[in-house]
Amino acid sequence: MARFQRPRTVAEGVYQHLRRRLLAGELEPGRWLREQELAASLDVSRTPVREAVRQLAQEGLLVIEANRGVRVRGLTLEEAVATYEVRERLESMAAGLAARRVDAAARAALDEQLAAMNAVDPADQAEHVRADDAFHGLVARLSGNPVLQELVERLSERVMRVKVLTRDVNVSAFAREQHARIVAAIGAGDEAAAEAAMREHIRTNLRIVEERLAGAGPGAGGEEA
Amino acid sequence: MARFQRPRTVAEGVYQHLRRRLLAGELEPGRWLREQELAASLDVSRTPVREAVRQLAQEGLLVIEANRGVRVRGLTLEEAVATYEVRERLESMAAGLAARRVDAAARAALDEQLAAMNAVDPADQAEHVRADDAFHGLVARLSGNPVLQELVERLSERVMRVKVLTRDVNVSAFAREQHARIVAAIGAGDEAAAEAAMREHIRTNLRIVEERLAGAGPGAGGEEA
DNA sequence: GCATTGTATGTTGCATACAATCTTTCAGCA
DNA sequence: TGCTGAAAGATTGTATGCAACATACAATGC
Repeated sequence: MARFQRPRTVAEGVYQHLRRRLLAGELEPGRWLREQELAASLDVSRTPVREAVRQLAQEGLLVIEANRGVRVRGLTLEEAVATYEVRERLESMAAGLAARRVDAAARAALDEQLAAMNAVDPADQAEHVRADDAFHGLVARLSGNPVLQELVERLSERVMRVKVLTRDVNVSAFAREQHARIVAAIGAGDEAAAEAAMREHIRTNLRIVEERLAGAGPGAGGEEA
Repeated sequence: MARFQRPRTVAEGVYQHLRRRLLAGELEPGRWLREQELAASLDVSRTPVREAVRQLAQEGLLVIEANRGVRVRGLTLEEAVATYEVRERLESMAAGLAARRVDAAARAALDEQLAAMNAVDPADQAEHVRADDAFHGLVARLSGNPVLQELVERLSERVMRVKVLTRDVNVSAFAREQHARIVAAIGAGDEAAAEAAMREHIRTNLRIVEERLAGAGPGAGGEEA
C-alpha cells in the first residue's frame, strides 16, 4: 500500500513506519524481521526497506546479524541504567546552557510545552511519552549547542524505548512539579539551579525504571549470545 | 579493484575506505561525491557505495542533497567548539567512572597506551591522531558504561576531523604531561582528579583549535545554503 | 528586456534479478 | 546411538536497469 504523504522518499517512509512501531512497543524484543516480508507488507521493494533497517540498526533499535536477519533489540537493566546516567549529564548540561542564554522566546516556548504536557489525557500513555520527549528535546534545542542537541535526541529514542518497555509514564504530580521547577530555573537564568533540577528529575526517573525492571526480572530480554 | 581483506562485506569495505580518506583530510570539504564515479573507481556496484555513503552521512561526515548528490561536510568554528564542549562533559565523566572501577588490567592497558603514544614518530601526523583517539577510546571503554562509550566514539570521528582540518596534532610535551596526569589519576582511583585532569586536557585542546580556526578565517568552510 | 515556461541533462531513488553465505536437515557410517 | 558431512533451503548481499526528481538553460510570449 505504502501510503505515506509526509516523507519525500519511500525509504524515509519505511523508516518512520518501523520506528513508530518499535517505539510503541508493537514489535517485541527478540523478534525476527525479514526484509522480504516487510517489503511485501508495505508494498515496496527490499531496497528502501534495507536502507531504513540499516539506519534503525545504527540507532540501536535493531540488531543486524550477518546473513541471518535483523532482530528487535532488547534492553538489559544495565543498559537502561547506563543510558540514564549519560542522560543525566547531557541533559543537565543542556538545562544549564539554556538558562545561560534564555530569552523571551525561549520562556514562551517552555511555558507552552509545559502547558501542553499538563493538558495531556492522563490515560493516553503514548501521548505522554511523546510530550515528555518533546519537552526534553526543547531544552536540548534551547541549549544552543547543536552537537549536544543531536546526542540528546539520539538518546531520547532509547529513553522512549525504556519508558515503553517499563511502562514508566511517570504521570505523578511529583513529575509535573519537577518539570515546572526546571522551567522556572531556566526562565530565571539560574544555571546551577537548572542543572540541579534536571539532574534530580532524571535521577528520579532512573529510580522508577530500576524498580520496575528489577521487579519484572530480565523482562525486556532479547540480548542473547 | 575492490581489494579489502578485513571487511566481510563490500559495503563495509567501501565505508572504511571512504571514512579513512575523509578523516585523513584527503577529500576536502564542499567537494561533490557521485555514487557512480565512486563505484567505478572501486570496481563495485552503486549499491554498497550507496549504503556506505548513507552511513557516513548519518555520522555527520557527508551531507546528502536530494537527487543532487553528496558533499563532504565542512566544519564551522561554532560546531567545533560545540563538539569540544560536549566532549569535555562526556570524557571527564568517563575518566571519573574509570577511576572509580579501576583494576590491575585497566592500569596495564592505560600504561601501554600511554607508552604507545609517546613512541609515535613526531613527524607522523596521522598516526598521532589515531593514537590519541585510541587513548580516549580506551578511557571511554574503561568507564564501564557502554552507552557513554558509544557516544564518545561517535564524537571521536568529528574530533579527528577537527584535528585534521585544523592540523592540531598537539604533540607538545604539555599534552604528554596531561595524558600522564589523567592516567595517574585513574590509576590511583581518584575520581575527582581524573575528571578534572580530563576536563583540563580537553579545554586545552579546545583553546588550540579555537586559535587556529579563528586565525585561519572560516577555513574549513563548506556549509553554504 | 523580463518573466515564464518548456526542455535537456545529470543525479539519485527504486525495483528486480542474481550470487554468496549461513543454517538446518538428513543420510551415511562408525 | 552419536557423529560427520554434504546438500538443500532460506536469507542477506550485490549488481544492473529503469523511472523520478531537481536543476540549469534555452525558447517563447508579454
